Amino acid sequence: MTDAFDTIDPATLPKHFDAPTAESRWDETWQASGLYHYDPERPREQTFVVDTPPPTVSGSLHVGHVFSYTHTDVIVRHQRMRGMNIFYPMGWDDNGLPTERRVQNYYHIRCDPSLAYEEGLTFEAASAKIRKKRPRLVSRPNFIEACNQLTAEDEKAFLALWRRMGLSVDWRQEYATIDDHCRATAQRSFLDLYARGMLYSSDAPTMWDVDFQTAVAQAELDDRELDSTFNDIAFGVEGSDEQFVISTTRPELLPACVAVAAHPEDERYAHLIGKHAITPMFRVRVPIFASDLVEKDKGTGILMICTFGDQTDVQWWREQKLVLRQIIGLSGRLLPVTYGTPSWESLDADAANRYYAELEGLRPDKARELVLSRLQQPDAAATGSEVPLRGQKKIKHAVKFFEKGDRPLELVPTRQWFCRLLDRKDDLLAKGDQIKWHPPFMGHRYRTWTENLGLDWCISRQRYFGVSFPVWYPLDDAGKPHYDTPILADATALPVDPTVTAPPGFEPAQRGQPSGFQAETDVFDTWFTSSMTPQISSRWQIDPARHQALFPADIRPQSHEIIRTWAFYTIAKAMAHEDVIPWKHVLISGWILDPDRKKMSKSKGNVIVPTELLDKYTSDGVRYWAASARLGVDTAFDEKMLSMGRRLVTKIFNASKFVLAQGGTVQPVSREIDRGFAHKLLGVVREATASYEEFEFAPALRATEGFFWASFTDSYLELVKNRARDESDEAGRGSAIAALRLGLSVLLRLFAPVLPYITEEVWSWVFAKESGHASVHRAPWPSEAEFEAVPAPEDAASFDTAVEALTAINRAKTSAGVGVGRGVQTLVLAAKQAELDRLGPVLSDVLAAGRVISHELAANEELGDGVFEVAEVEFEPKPDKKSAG
RNA sequence: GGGCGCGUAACUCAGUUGGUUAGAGUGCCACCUUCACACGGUGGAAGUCGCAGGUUCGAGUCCUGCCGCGCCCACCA
Repeated sequence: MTDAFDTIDPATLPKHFDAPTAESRWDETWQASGLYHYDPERPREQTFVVDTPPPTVSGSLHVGHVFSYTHTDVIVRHQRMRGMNIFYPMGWDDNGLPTERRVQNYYHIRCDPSLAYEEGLTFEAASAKIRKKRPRLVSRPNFIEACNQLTAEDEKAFLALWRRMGLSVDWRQEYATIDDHCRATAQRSFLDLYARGMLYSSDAPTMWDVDFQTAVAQAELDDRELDSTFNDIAFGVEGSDEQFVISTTRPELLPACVAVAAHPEDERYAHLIGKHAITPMFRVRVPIFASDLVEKDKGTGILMICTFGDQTDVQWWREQKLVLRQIIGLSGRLLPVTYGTPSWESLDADAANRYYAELEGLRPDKARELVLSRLQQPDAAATGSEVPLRGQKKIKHAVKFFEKGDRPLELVPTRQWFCRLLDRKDDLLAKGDQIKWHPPFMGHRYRTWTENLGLDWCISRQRYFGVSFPVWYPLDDAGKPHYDTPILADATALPVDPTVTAPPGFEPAQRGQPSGFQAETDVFDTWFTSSMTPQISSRWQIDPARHQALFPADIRPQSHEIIRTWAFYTIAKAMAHEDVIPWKHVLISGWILDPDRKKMSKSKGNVIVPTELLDKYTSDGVRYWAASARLGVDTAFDEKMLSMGRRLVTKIFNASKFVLAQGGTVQPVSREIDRGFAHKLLGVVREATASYEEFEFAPALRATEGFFWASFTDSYLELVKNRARDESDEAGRGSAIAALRLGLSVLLRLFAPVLPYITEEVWSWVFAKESGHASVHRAPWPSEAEFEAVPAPEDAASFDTAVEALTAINRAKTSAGVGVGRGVQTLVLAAKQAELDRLGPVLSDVLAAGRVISHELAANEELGDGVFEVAEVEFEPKPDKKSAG
């Protein structure tokens, strides 16, 4: 054994780690070498498949992105080092409302589908001046071009951020949810679900956002607590002088009242059941019926049913086969109606029309004020002459909003497409149980959501920038569409835009003609496409071998606010198409909270720009912060954690420089303290590995980092520093350097998933050549086998004993106010005899590290276990600076 | 209204199946230019583990009930 260690010359290295340069250099190297490429030749069981969240590119870059995407990358890098063949794609979610809204604002335009396409129209960011004018109206194709233009720019910004953060994505697997492949996949999904009988269209009351002019699904609802008023309003009873009082928060729906209901066991109203009520103002005769759904102690215990105030109204309307009196239109304003016509019977149609004429065209809030003021007039009474408005009470109640909307949703009958889910709840729950949720309690959210599902999935949206339905409707000879017999696109001709292409068997000229066809102009709910991300990557129905190899995926990382949407719909789709789960594990990242524990978001103005953090703390430093948070735990943003990350990077750089600069002949690890150190490190490897196997990177990082600082740099390095330079003891020197290098190599690999840049930098100095693995990121994850050549220490506690003894010496120096570097002329070290015995094999390293020239050991049985105390000490005189220089 | 999570040092957080004097980092105090690192180092002070009961030889950890914060869900009359 006369080989010499391969060393570096520290003088050739910079004084400090130059992170920005290293980041761009390594990123280029990794991309050029294909380090992250998926290998389709390797078998499924050696492949680790990620179903990456496609970020909404029209949103701003956000620390939350950096946080959660780092989590995925850390897990992926660990799996890669385990030898797994990684499939790690990246998609961009660019279709949907957020994009439309951003495009509208950015270019200050609006889509008007009635306009014709304008060739060569270009778009520029709107200036403040232009914004003051009315937005420019453009055709649907032009609007889509604007969307494509802006999302392409947004994607560049995301791509640059991901690259800089070191996400180990295989960029050959990139997709965008509006690209041809994704649109075709979504349309293929539609055709498959249709064939399976899971889709239907119906004209029924649907939740409608009056600002966005589109239907929305249950998953996109937000309850918002609003101030409101219970208005007590007197109704008449047909054929008697009796009146009863209902309480309502929506008096403006009085003209749409179609019935009155009370609880069957409510004796106050029992005598009214089966009779008819007379509404105030409009004097409409409506049935009174009993329903268990009425709460006796809410309001006055008797209520009016309107078309439509809420979902329960819809239910009653269906069950009781009530008449439809729709007064809210698609625009959200009150529609023109005429009393005295069918469905609009009134005991006094002239009065009713007079009242309604004032309301027509108003928004609900204005109509409410007006109705309330009229209800204070005696002549508005249903019967008799007492003022109908009997009282008002301020309350707070929850109102349903579209999550992105600003005004309450209305229930408006429209024709929409739905996907059946309600009849498959049990299946959905069973699938959820087959998936392993990290942390496990997040599975409850899925379960709760699924159990409470009340509506089938409304998949159609009346928007523009989205994936078209591959559907046309035949027109009869009167030119009337037949929605029950849709014409479906040919599955081999996707993607298709039915507004451009003619359906199979028709000529383009037949569009809109009697006996011809008309296109479905709706687009899919954006989740209809996003719920196919695993199948988009696996090329479902196009490439069976690839689908077999990549589906189901191994992990789905995502955040918890989209459990009811992205996770839920993806599970629903995989179940519906192939009766399988889409992935084995769901990994839920927490949120980044600001110091006040509120979620950071753009609207609150507390967002921190990620690129600034990367500039200030380096990529590794930012990743360190992200990886410090456990899965599912919301974390307050704290710049201190980023400082710690940067500090760790610096320390790794410097410690590595020292270790790899030490040369000498290669020797086996033989000395007790070296063996003790290696043994302790093996424990860390076991701990970190066990954590990573559960995708728990944070405890792994914590264990690694704790060992690195406390045991490696602060203790072991100091303890063996002198021996590592002692040319008079080749065996001892070689043992120290071998252990130091083993330690560094192992620690670098344990850190590599979190700190890809600094670890690769250091790895490249010596280990790349020595190990035969050019990149640390393809080097094997540390294993027990690497420690087999190192004999176990004689005494497992000898390393800790050495540290205790050195600490005692340092304590003596500190309390005397001298530096740790000061030499010790004489020293009396006291401890229990058993501790002194244990110190024997490591004593020379302790004394060298403490710079002790002469010493004595004194047994003192009064001291505690493991406690060392300096009983007497005499320091060397302080070196004279002048003569030293 | 139902459910989930959290509450540990001034701050941000660890505390595995209940087991000696409860840990880390930051911050704070004192000291040290030390030959990998002052983007350092050494040492120190600092906690009724939200509150109240209970189980146990023993509870930060298990059980019950409260309080506070956050979130998820719930038919908005």
